[in-house]
Parts: sequence; C-alpha cells; structure tokens
Amino acid sequence: MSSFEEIIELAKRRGFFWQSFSLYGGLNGFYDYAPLGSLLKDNIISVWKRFYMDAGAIFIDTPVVTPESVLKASGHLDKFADIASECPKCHAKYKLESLVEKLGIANPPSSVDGYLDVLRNNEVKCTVCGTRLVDAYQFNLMFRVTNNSEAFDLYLRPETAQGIMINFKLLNNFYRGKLPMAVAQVGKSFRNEISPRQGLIRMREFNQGEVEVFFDPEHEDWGEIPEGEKFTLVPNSGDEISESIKEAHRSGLIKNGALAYFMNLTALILLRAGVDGRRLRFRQHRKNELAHYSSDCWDAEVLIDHDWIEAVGISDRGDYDLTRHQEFSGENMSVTVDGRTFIPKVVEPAAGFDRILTAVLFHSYYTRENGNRVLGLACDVSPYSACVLPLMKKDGIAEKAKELLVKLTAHNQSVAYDESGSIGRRYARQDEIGTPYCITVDYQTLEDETVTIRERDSTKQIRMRIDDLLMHDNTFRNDSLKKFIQSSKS
RNA sequence: GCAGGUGUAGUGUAGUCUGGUCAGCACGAGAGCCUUCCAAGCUUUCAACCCGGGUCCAAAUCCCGGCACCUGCACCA
Repeated sequence: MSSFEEIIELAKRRGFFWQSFSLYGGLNGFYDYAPLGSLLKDNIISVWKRFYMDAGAIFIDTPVVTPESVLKASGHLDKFADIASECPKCHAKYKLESLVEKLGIANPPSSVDGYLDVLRNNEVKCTVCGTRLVDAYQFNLMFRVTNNSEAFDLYLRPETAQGIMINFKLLNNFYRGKLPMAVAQVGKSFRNEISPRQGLIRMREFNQGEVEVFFDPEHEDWGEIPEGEKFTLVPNSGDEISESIKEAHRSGLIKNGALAYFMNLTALILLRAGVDGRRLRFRQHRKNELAHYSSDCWDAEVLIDHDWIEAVGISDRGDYDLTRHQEFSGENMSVTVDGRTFIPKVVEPAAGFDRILTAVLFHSYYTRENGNRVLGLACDVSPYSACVLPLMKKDGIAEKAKELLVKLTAHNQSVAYDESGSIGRRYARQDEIGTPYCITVDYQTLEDETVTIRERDSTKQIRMRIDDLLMHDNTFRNDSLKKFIQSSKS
C-alpha cells in the first residue's frame, strides 16, 4: 500500500474523513469530515485564527451565494471561465488560451466569438490526433446556482476574498478609518474542478481562510518581521535557496515587506499546526502563472506524498479589486490620509485548510518498530487532547476514572474515555488517532489520588497528582508537559 | 475529459480466468470471562459481493451502461 493509500485508509477507518454521498455511489470531489477529522479541522482553524487575532486582524462572515455583479467586477466571471474546445474526432479537450499561446498568436481573444474567429482563420489542430478544431465553448469553473426567481444569476463563490473586498468601506468605517487594516474570513469556497483527485487536495467544495490586508501604498508593511528559521525559497528567477523570510526580505528577494511579514506568519502557523518544516517551502509564481488580480505571489507549499502542494498563497493583489469594485459599483473606494487620497493596496494570505490538514496527517504519521501506527499530531490540534483509561473495569477503578473525566473536561477541551480491551490496546488506539496523553487510573489512584500520564511519542510515563492536573486550563494543549515527561527519568 | 487498471463486512483480502456449498480468512467492533500498564488469551455476536440492465435453469463470477477509486495524459483561475 502506498503511503497515500495508507493515510486514506486510516482516515476512513478511524473517522477523519471519507467520501461524501457514498451511500449513493459517491460524488467526485466531495468529502465528509468524520468525527475526528471535524475536530482536527476546527483545531487547525483555531490555530490560524489565534495567530491572526494576535496580529490584530478583524473577522467577518459573508454569504457563499454571490450575485453575478460581484464576480463580474472581480473578474472571475470572465477570467475564471476557460474557453475550451473539444476535438471532434478523439474528444480530447483543450483550454484554448494555452493552445493558442503555443501557436504564437498575438492578443488572444477573451470571448467565445473571438476564439471561433481564430479557429476559422487558423489551422489549430488537436495535439493528440491532428484533427482540426472548429468549436469553442465556455467552461466556467464556478458553480452557478439554479434560481428561477432572481433577475440575475447567482454563483457559489470561488474565493472568500470578495466578501471582504466589497465590504471595504463599511469595514474601514468600523475600523475608524485606520490603515493598515487586516480583515479575515473563514468559510467554504467552490470550484468546479474538471477532475478532482487525491482526497482532500483538490475538492470542489473546500475550506478557506483568507485575510485581506489593506495598506496605504506609501506604508506597505505590517510590522517587524521576527528572526525566524530558514526555509527553502524558490524564486521565479534563479535557484532555490535556504534563508529565513527576514533575510530574504532584507536581500530584496521578497520585495514587498507586507508580503514578507505574512509569509513569515504563515510559516509560524503551519509549524504550530504540525507541518514539518523540512517539508515546507515557499515558491514564487512565475509571471505567466499569476492569477488575473495578482502582481506577485508566493505559495507556501507542503510536500505530500512526493508532490509539492500549495497550502497557502500569499499574494500581492495591489489595488486591483477595490479599483474594479469602484468602477463597477460607482462607489468611491478611496480613502484620504494626511491629505493624500488613494485606493488602498491589498496583500492577501489565503489558506486552504483541507490541504493543511492533509499535510498535517502525512507529516505526523509514522510506524513504530512493533508495527503500531502513530499520528504524532501537535498538541494544539489533536482531536482529543487526552484520554482517560481505567486500568481495570472492576474494583471501583472505572468509577474513579469517570469521576476524573468529569473533572478534567471542566478544565480541558475534548478529553476521551476508553475502558474497553487491554490497556496496551487502548494506548495503541489513542496513538493511531494522535492523542498526545493517556491518563491511567490504577489501584494506587484509589489510595493517593495520583494517576500515570503516558506521553504518546516517547511512550514514557510519569505519575502525577490529580490536583496538579487540574491546576490550569488546557494542560494538555501544551508542549511543555510533553517535554517534561520526555525528560523525566523513568 | 481521454487511455489503462480496479470495485467483496468498518478495514485488508480469498473466491472471478473455468458461472453451481449457508461467499472464506485476518484485523476491527459489540457482549461476557480473565487480566495490576503497551494491539495477550478464552466464549460469543456483528457485518460485504458498487448501482442498474442483460445472457443463463443458475451471476460476486460472463456481457452492456452508469457511478466511484487508482495510475498516466490533460486541467488546477
């Protein structure tokens, strides 16, 4: 079994995620988060949120269903739709833009009619079987909502960003006119992928966390970039290097200071969520790879099963969106600061939570020498923060353990309980779902109110007083307990 | 979307070529016994032929269509 299949199998068996609608044969590109995956996803989102809250961002929540006018202004209606052609003979399908580019035809058209002209006046052939292409049609990557009552079309949003962009005036008023201003949103977005594959990596409905940071163009930085560790950086010109984000900004590799700041913040978030720093890199988009709204973009890519996958895109959107919305809505989007009037510029860190979660699973998965499988999930994100286990069911131990569970859950989120099977079997169960600590109630507990705490990765155990465990909240969402146990003697 | 491969309990598989026992096994899960710390053992239970047509006395098995998954190509604003 490949490591990819192994993770998918574990995810399904232990309740992280599985294919949606499987009762009715399944549907390509849609996955359910199962009980544990749902907890894991929420915890990853919480880490992300906490970092942005600490950085001073404000949060909103806007509709998924979006009227056409918004997407016309944002450019998605035109640019997000590919104009495609199908070979009449072998039914191969082409994105005409890239096909026509290869033929060196200048000024590629932007409409179906334009492409029909090009096909009429040029011999554009199918690269598979050589048949001449004649037809062109629109293939929109957005889901259109079927609606009979509205006079205009509705779409499911392809990104959460526009919900923030179109609220800029209201948001900045709320923010009492200050800049810079960071606005964040977590939510679902939708893209009608042609052939979704690889589990959660390319879904048609996916979870995004996007932050639009609005700047005065003359003061385009958010804050001091802390000294950080080195990462692999892949610039669009030249070879990859290993440098900290701060160094890369100082040397001019990352030109925009705000971009650099949020790249660094992104790295901190990913590491905290459990992404392996050695399987993380930042890659700059090539010019022809940039989205229609972007002038520079660095992707945080994670290595998943031998492929580098974009997990977060940190993009310089300039004043593209606000300018377009000003143009299309007629509303003035400019602000006046110190006598200068301008349309703010935007830097956007856009995270894909499903991909981050996938990376976290892959990067934390390992097998012990005895063959047992372990998810070494970070304490901050594991579905259960700890699990309470009675050594025996009899002699009042289970009752004691249940008492402890109640006390612990008053101070900690999501503590599990398991009294079924041998103790070793139960440790193994928790290892496989990434629970960092197992708390075992034994005969000694009945005498002196102490329990053993077993740390997942070292499998080391120490004995602690129950009262000490209850002294603080969220004791288990914490690496220091882990380090304490690992450095202990026994 | 194209080409090839695959689809059997929750998971992994045997059986499919060569149609014919109550579709077998392992893991898992449930109940009970045992057990004083790393998937032990015993008893017992649970649960599957992707969907729809067709051929045939008879289909998990052969044929057609659909759906899904895997690999490659294309696509990935």
